[in-house]
Amino acid sequence: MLKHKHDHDACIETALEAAQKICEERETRFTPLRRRVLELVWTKHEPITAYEVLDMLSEGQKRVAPPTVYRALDFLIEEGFVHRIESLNSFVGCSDPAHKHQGHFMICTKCSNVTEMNERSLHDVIKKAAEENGYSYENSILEIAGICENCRN
Amino acid sequence: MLKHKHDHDACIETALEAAQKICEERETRFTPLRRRVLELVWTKHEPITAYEVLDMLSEGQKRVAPPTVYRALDFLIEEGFVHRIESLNSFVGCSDPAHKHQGHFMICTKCSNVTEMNERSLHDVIKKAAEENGYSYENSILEIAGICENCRN
DNA sequence: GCACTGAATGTTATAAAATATCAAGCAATC
DNA sequence: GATTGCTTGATATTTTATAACATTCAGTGC
Ligand SMILES: [Zn+2]
Ligand SMILES: [Zn+2]
Ligand SMILES: [Zn+2]
Ligand SMILES: [Zn+2]
Repeated sequence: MLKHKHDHDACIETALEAAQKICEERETRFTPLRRRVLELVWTKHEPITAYEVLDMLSEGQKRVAPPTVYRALDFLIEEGFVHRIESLNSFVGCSDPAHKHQGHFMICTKCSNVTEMNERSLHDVIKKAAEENGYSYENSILEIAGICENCRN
Repeated sequence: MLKHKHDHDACIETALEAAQKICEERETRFTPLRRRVLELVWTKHEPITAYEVLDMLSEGQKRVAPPTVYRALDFLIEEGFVHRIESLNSFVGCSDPAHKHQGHFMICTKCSNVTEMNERSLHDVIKKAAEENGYSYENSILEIAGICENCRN
């Protein structure tokens, strides 16, 4: 769960190192571009849009084109380092990249912070509900809107 | 739950009549445009995009502009006659318009049919999970991808 | 070293989805 | 029939995402 105050530089660094390590294990290529995009996603530490990434990526150099960003994001999502928030057309770093999974989120409608829920039990309930309705389960998007603890105080 | 075979004309008519009745009760305006858009949504009976509605709406007359469609859809969503499927940028008629609610869906990845789950228990589990994580619950998007019973046979 | 290969990135153009803004029409009330 | 507020029309633009093709780059075999 996202803490509102924490050592954010360390937080970014941890995410980058974890990604690096996983890519080595999987023999996938954690290129400088992909690394940089993942860094930018974590730097915001709130849902970030592809075009926000694009703008940040373009600072101090020739402007990059949308496919550059979308391809990097696709890779990061594929590897499970980033999740897409459908209801916001945005992207957020995964809090548990070591285990590939579909993210389930809570989104604060006041501060825009997003909290990833890694609850096996909830996942199981959803899967069971699908099967009871005759569907074989593939994956699920769960995005809960609400007000976070900080914002209520 | 959506049946793959049913009297679809009657199905559309039922939805339109229900909407009409609810609007009369609420004293909101079920205008010809709004009625027509709801009819088109039900006519497809699968998730339909705003621009598909736009194309159908434009047949045999001057092409309508996007805001016309989005405003009608906004009204229908507000009234609870239509739900938006975030993961598909699409819209679908609500199976239970009499009770305002957030829809929870299962989407068949083969035939694109969508089934609305009206399960109080699942809703409660999700709400409880949010509250346990410190969030006050406002609403939630649940979109489960899988293969429907028909497509597995 | 040098050619070959496939993956990654660059580049240009376009598609798809949604909204901002202002004008015109219409319906209810007075 | 004038006023008011809601609805729709119309124009332009923004935001989000992808198609298609060219170039670069890293690894492999020679
Ligand atoms: Zn995750
Ligand atoms: Zn908050
Ligand atoms: Zn519904
Ligand atoms: Zn199916």
